[in-house]
Amino acid sequence: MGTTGRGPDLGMLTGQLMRAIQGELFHTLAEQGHPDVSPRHGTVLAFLDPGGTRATDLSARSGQHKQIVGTITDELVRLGYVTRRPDPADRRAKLIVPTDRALDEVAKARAILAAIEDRYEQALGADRYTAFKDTLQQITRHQRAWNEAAAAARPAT
Amino acid sequence: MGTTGRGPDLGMLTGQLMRAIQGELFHTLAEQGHPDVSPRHGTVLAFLDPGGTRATDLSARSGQHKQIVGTITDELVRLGYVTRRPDPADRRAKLIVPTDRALDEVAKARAILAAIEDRYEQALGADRYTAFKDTLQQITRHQRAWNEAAAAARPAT
DNA sequence: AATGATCGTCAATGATCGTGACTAAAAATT
DNA sequence: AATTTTTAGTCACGATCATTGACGATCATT
Repeated sequence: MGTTGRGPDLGMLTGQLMRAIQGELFHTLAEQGHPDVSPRHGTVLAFLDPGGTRATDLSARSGQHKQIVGTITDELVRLGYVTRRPDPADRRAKLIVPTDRALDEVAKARAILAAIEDRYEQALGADRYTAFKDTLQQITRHQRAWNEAAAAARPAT
Repeated sequence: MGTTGRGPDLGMLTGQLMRAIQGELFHTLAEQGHPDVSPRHGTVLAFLDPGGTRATDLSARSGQHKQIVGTITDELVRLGYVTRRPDPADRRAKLIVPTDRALDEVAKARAILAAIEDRYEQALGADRYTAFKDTLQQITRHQRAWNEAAAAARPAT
């Protein structure tokens, strides 16, 4: 029983930090000319290749349903972030291609997130921050593996 | 600048870890006799005093709207986790009081989360894990403060 | 007693998510 | 070559969840 009574638990902390980072990211993006993108759009934008990606691939990468990818793509088309082009390699498929506006958004999002991390790297020192992020990555990997193992052990549908 | 190219960003990582922890928590809770509680119910259950709490306080503690607290409370009443009692100190207010079932759920949830943390404490060593969690807490605190400051700087409603 | 603030709820809306069914095209099988 | 099976994207529908405005009842303050 080591950690009992040591402040908020890991689930609470990660949830709070995620929401706070999301808050700064989208607030700053809005200030930088992208007021219409929401966390929801990340399902498409965050996994988009510069040359275009098929909806099925985006669905697999993001873990969301095809239906949702389609709806989000509709919205991003309307907002001028992506266009749909037929896939020359497969006439069933359509490539979802980022516009310059989307490339700008992605670049700015990366810069904002990098700036957040730089802030903590400077505040804590590179050593401490690197150790922190390495551990966070390691724990995340293990926890996701635990969940996959638990899901695999459950009765199949 | 600093962290570029070093794997997934902090927002992605915290989101993934939060979902993974939530997955184990509620999967295990279901196995331990609480199959009907969802993350959503945490808005009420996680902030409930043993002697009962008013909806407004739960709203303030959880950051959710009163309306949501009311809806979740309705559902928890139906599931047998809480009851509504008039607040003797204020005839407008009602105390949301946990039943034994809710107390059991909260205790089990705490134990599951503690077990998760113990797992990483053992895997990483107490020193590394303690340093990790301290840093996580510190970063979360700072990031939340950043967001509050940004929200305060925005034009008032 | 009167005024404004607070407590919990009702109602309506919008945003988001999930499921099943469908058409067209590709891939696999006979 | 013809047929079956699988895959890609979309349509339609319902379920869940968050947000907002309003309301009667009660409290606090003047």
